[in-house]
Amino acid sequence: MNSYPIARVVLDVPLDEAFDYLAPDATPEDIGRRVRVPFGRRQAVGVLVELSDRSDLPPAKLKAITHIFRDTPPLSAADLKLLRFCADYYHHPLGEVALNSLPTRLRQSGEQNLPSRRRYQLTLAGQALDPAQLPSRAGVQRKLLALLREKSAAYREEIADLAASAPLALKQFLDQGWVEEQTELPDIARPAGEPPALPSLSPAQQAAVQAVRGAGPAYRVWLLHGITGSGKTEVYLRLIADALEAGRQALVLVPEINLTPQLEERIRRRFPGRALVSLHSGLNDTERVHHWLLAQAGRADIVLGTRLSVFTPLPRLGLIVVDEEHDGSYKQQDGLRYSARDVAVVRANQRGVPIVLGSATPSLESWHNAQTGRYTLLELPERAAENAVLPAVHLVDTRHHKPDHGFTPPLLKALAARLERGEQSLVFINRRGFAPVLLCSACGWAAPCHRCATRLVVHLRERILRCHHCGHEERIPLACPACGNADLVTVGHGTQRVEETLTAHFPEARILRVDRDSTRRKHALRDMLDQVHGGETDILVGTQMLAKGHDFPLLTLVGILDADGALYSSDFRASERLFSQLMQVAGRAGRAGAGGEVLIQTGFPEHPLYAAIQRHNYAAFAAALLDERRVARFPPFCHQALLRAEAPSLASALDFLQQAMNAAKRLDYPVEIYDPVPAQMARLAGKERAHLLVQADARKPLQAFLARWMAVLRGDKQQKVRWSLDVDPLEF
DNA sequence: AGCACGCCGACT
DNA sequence: GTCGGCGTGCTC
Repeated sequence: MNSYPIARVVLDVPLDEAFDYLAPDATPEDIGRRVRVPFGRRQAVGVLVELSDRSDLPPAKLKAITHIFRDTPPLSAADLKLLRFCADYYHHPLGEVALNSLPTRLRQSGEQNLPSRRRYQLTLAGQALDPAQLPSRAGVQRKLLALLREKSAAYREEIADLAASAPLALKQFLDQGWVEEQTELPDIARPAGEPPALPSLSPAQQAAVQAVRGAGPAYRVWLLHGITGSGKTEVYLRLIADALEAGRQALVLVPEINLTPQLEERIRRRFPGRALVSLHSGLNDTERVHHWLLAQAGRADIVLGTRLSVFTPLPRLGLIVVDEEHDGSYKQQDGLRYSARDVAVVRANQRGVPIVLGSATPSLESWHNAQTGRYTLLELPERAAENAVLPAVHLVDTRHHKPDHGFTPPLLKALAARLERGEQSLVFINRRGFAPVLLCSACGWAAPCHRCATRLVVHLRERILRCHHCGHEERIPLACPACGNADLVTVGHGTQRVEETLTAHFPEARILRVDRDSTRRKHALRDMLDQVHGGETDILVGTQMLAKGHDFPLLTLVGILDADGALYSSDFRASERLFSQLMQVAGRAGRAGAGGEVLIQTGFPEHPLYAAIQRHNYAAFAAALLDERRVARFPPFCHQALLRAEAPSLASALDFLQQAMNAAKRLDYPVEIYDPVPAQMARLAGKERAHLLVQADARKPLQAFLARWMAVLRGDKQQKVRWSLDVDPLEF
C-alpha cells in the first residue's frame, strides 16, 4: 500500500474541480500523467494533478483509476504551472485547459497509435547463442545474428535490408526468445550540410542582437519593432542560434496563416543538424503528436507553431519568439479565450528565459509596455536589403477624383504605367465577393442574412448570395421579395467586381484574384503565388491574404480601395488594425531595388491615420492613439473582461446579463460594471448575442472580482443561456 | 460536456 | 399501446 492512495484528476468537462480516485499504485512520478478513469457511465481521459493521503468524500463514492498512461512522460511541474496560470487567469476549468493543450491523440485513450519505431536487440539467451548451433544452411540467420551482435540493436528497416528472408529470420529469433522488440519515438529528418554563410547585419540588427545577448539568459521581454523588410527574422535567427548553442530549445510562435512553410524552410536551412518541429493546422494527428512528443522529450531543438503551441512542453526551453505579435490570431475566440502572446510572456517569466515580440506595428498594449519600461524596445528603422527603400505613399482624394466603378483616374493611370513597363501591381480591397449589397431600386430592400444581423454578399460568378459570417447561401432572387420590383442593383465593390472592372479597362493584362474564394482549392494559393513570382501576372487583386508576409519582388504599385470604413468605426481598436493592415500591404511594394508606390483612395485624406501611413511613422500614430485611449480610459489604461451571452432571443440574453450585473454589483469590488448591450454582430448563425463589460484600473482587483463573480454565476444552476467569460477581449 | 432518467405527444 | 421530445441532475 502506497502512502498516497488518492489521486486528484482533472477532466475535459466544464466543471471547475478535480475528481478524487483510488490509485493504490500511483507514485509521485505519475503527477502530470494522463490517466483513464470511470466517469459517470463512461471512461474518460484526464490528467493526474495531485496525490493525497485523504479525500473529503465518503469512501463508497470513490472509484479506482482504470489506467495510468506511462508510455509517455508526464507533464512537468513547470508545464502544469503554466496550465494552472491559464485556468486561473482566464477563469476556465483546469481540466479543459490541460486536456486542450494536448494533441488530440493524447486526449483519446489510446497508447497503441503513437508514432513508434521498432528496434530489436539480443536477449541474454541470444547473446549466449553460438552461431554454430544454427542450422548450417541458415545463412540469413547468421547474418542477422552478426548484425545484432555488432550494433547491439537494429531497426526493422536495417534488418529488412539484409536479405529478403531476414524478416522471417527475425520472427524465428523472436519466437526462440533470442531477440526482444522495443519501440521508441522516431526521430525526424535533420537537414544535412554546412551552415550557410551568415548575411551581414545592419547596425540596428547588430545592436538588437547585442542587447539581447548582453542581457543574458534571464527573463526579459524584448519588443522588436522593425518595418517590413528590416530584417526581424535575421535577428530571431541569431538569437535562436545562441539558444541552441547553449543547449536550449527555442519556441517560435507565428500567426495562423499560410506563410509558416516559408519561415520553416528558412530556419531549417539555417540550422543543419538541428531538429526543427512544426505544429500548425496543416499537420495530421499523427504528425502533430509526434512533433509534440519530440519537443517534450527534449529531442526537438526548435518548435515553430501557431497559437496552441505556446503550451508545448519544452524541458530545455531557452528562448521564445512571437512573430507579428500584434496579430489577432494569437487570441482564441472561443472556449478558453487565451492570448498566446500573453501566455508566452507569462511562460517566459515562469521559466526565466528571454522572449522577443516582433512586429512592424506592435499592439498598443506591447508598445505601451515598452514606453513604460516593462518591456525593452529594440528598433530596426531601416530596410535591411541593399537598395531597398520605403514606398512613396500618395493619397488620392476621392472627393476631387471621382471613382468610376471604384477606380479613380490617378490609380488607373498608375496601373497603366506599370503595365507598360512590365511591372506588377496589387489592388487591395478587403472585401471578397462581387458586391456587399444587393439592393431593390424601388423599395430599398437589401438582401439580409436571416441568421445574422448582416447583409448577404453578392457572388455573381456562382450566382448566389452568401453570408460571410455564417456561410449561409441562397440563389440571387430575380425580383425583390418585398415589392416584386425586378430592378435589383448591386452596390459597392468586392474583389470579383474589381477584377471585372480591371479586365474591362486592361483587356490585355493578366489579372489574378487572390481571396478566400479563389484559393479554396488545395495548394491554390501556393500555385497562384508561384505564378506571381514567375512574372505570369500583371495585376493582383486581393484581400488581407496578400497583406501578410509574401514577398513580391516584381511589384512596384499597390492601390488601396475602400479603406475608409474603419476610420470612424465604433470599435475602438479598428484604427489600430487598419493602420497595421495598411502598413503591411504598403510593405508589399518595392521590396526590391525599384522604389515602390502606394496609392490610397480616400474621402478623408486629412485623417491623421493616413498622414502617419504616408510618413511610415508608427511611433507618432501609436502615440496619438495611446493619448486617445488614456483620455477615454481604454486598454492599455484599464483592464477589461467581457461576459458574453448567447440565447435564442436577445431579451433572454440581456435578462441573464442583467442578473449577472446585479450579482456583480452586490459583490462590491472596485471595478466598473457597465450595462448589458447587444454585441456588435447582434445575431450570428441564428443566435442572439449580448455582453456585459467590466473594467478596472489594475489587474489584481479585476481578477479577484472575476473569481468571486464566476463562482456565483456557476453556482446559480439553471440558466438557459450559453455564457462565457472573455478576459482581455479584443472583439466586441 | 456527456449521459442518464423522466414524464408528455404522434405513430409502426 | 410504444418511440422520442429535451427538462434536470450528476459525474470522484
